[in-house]
Amino acid sequence: MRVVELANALSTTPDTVRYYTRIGLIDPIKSPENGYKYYGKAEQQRLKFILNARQLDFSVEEIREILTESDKGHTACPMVRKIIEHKLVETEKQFQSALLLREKLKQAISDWQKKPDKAPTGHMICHLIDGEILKGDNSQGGHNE
Amino acid sequence: MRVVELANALSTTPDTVRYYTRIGLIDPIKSPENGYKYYGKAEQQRLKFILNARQLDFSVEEIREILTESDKGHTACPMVRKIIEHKLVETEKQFQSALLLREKLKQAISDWQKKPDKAPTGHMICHLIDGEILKGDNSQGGHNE
DNA sequence: ACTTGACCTATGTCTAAGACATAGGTGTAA
DNA sequence: TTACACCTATGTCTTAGACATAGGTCAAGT
Repeated sequence: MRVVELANALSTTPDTVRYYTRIGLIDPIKSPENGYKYYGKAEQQRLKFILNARQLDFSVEEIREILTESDKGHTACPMVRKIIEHKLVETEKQFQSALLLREKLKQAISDWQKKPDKAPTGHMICHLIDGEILKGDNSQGGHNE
Repeated sequence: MRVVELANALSTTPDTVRYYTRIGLIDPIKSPENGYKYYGKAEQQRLKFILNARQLDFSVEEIREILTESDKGHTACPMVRKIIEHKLVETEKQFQSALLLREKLKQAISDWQKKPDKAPTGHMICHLIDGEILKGDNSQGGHNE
């Protein structure tokens, strides 16, 4: 199959397939006649793995390492596990960040309902942001000149 | 004050201050003698606003629009509100994505506890990922060649 | 006076994972 | 034959800075 067919078969874009091909994750057969790249079952399987891994938020470089290991005939499972566990920790952090951000945004909105609009007063641009929404994680109380 | 002082005062990096200066968000006075840029109270206030907005995950371009409006003497509040509300929606989505990803990762880990490592079998790279962890959001059941 | 070291300047490159554009070649159906 | 849909390689763009380079400036210590 050719790029577009493969992309359609696995519900992705031709550009994505070309990208993976470009960086050497997939290695299709190149027709000597027209220079076209043809993908077979093996490549499709491989692409499917890559897409799955991407859904688990594996980076392309991580995927490359896994595939390299696998291509050498070794189990990639231990490596995969390590990455998964690490990623779980990261996800937890992002999760907390999202929570915190949500709180700040809601706080800002709730503040706004109490206060009217104001034109910039020279020392304030918008009280919704200039205000004391963001306490506790930045120590921006300066003194100087 | 000079770059480093300002950066320290607001707990950010000199590179960040230079960046904002470079793209025209802050406009310090440039000494004609040595070419150094000097930041005053107004610039500090402005930078503080920018940093606050960044903490609320406003993009630099969004911040630029807000400041432009504010510089014209108009209230930026309605614009800020719109952005905040939109951002809240986005955050909610990211939030759900993080939740889903966490589920998938946990599922993968729990699967792995049941199954042993396997060397790649030619049609499978790592069952932790090749497996049926990712159902429901990709229709990768292909047919072809 | 000289040197060191910390600072400054402008500019350019790098990051992730593709998306999009460009320019030209190919394949097929009307 | 002419469209049109596809292909190729290559290059640029995206974010928000971080980091590097090359050279100029300034204060303190010797």
